[in-house]
Amino acid sequence: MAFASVEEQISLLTRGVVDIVPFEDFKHKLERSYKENKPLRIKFGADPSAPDLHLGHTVVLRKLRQFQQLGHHVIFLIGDFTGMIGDPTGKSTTRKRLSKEEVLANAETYKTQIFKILDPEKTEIVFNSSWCAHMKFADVLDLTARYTVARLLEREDFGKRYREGKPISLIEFMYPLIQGYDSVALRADVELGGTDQTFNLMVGRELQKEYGQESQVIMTMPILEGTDGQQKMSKSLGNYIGINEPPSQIFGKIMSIPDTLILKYFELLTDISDDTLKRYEKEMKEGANPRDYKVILAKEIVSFYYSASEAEACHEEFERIFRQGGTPDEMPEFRLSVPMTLIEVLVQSATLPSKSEVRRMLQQHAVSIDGERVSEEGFVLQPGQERIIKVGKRKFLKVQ
RNA sequence: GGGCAGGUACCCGAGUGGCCAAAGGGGGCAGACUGUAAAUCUGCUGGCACUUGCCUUCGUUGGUUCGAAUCCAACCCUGCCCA
Repeated sequence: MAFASVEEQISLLTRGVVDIVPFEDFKHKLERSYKENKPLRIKFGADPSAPDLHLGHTVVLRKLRQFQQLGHHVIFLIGDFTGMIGDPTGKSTTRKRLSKEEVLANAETYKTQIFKILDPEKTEIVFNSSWCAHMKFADVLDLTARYTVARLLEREDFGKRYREGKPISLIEFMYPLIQGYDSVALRADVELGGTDQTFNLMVGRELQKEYGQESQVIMTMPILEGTDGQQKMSKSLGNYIGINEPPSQIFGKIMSIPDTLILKYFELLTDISDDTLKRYEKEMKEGANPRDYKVILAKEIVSFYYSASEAEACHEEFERIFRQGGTPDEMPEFRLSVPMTLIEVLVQSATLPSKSEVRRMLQQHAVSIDGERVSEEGFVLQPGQERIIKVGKRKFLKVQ
């Protein structure tokens, strides 16, 4: 296999990254790999909980993809061991104990999602239980002897919680060590992660050295802000754009991101060239409407996960609904068999969660039927005629 | 093992016997304005009924009381200090 030149590789691989530590080692590893025609082992670790990948996750996945395209070996690690043990403090609701079956099922779900980005032929999927589960207590003690509490407290959130008198369970302290040990077990050359993982990635370097290996190079990617433009994209914050979402959803959500995020999204989520990016930046500075660039961005992303024609259709629908006040092609439907009040219809169709909520919406003039604003609580809908109810800006219901 | 301080709605945080579905902030939702952006202004933000009403919720379970988020007891959880 022929690798691209080291210079070319570096120029591609450094796009969008926050940090490569130490950069010199990275270069050396690439040079050696090139000379010996031997791919680098690129590690990436993922949580074993049920994956529902969003664009934030894809920042790192796309970088892994680049490594693959350059011929390197990607190891996708699923941290099932800790997941099967659970978190005894019970504080973290996200960290529930998983059974072997759940882990395997989640792994399958991972595959269907990550392979939208990664090349299945070039991806090795591993579970850390395959070595963690066989460690003896003595091995664990041996591992803990190689790191100190003071160093663990250097991690910002640990230190902060310690100073504030907040709880830190011992198992949480172990997570960085486990993750670091994974790098030892895998003999990783490079480990990728978000900047929030910097500490854990560094532990991997130290532990590899402790175990007599060459230390991995760490590469950190920016954390992508969600659609609110403030906080990192996450499902629990509700500001995420899932890659499994329907194209129209993805399109719409991208259109709603703040302007400040446009260029960052281009850089991290598309293959648009740096030159083109610079041009966009300049044009916007000179007064071009940022919305038009969001359209390009949205089309670009929808095309990647679906198709160009799908992206075009989304754009048309978007124009129709939001610029001309039209309605979407597809919307939830609700079939009436007897006359029913508007309140009942909206609750039973799960458009809104409770009758009180419907009343609030009615009072706030947020409900319209076939374009006519409705605010009477007693409004009754008759079966047999098709009508479109709109609540707020983006909730639609077709009633028959 | 002992002492002290805590556990309030999505989050933070006030409330220390009735005026508490519970201040304030954040977040969220809606309306106006827009580019479904940002900023701003206004309103809403447990459920059911809908004229004042009822039900569920202040770590858990019991108790005191006409009446408890507020008092008492036991238990669970967290932090700090001491051993």
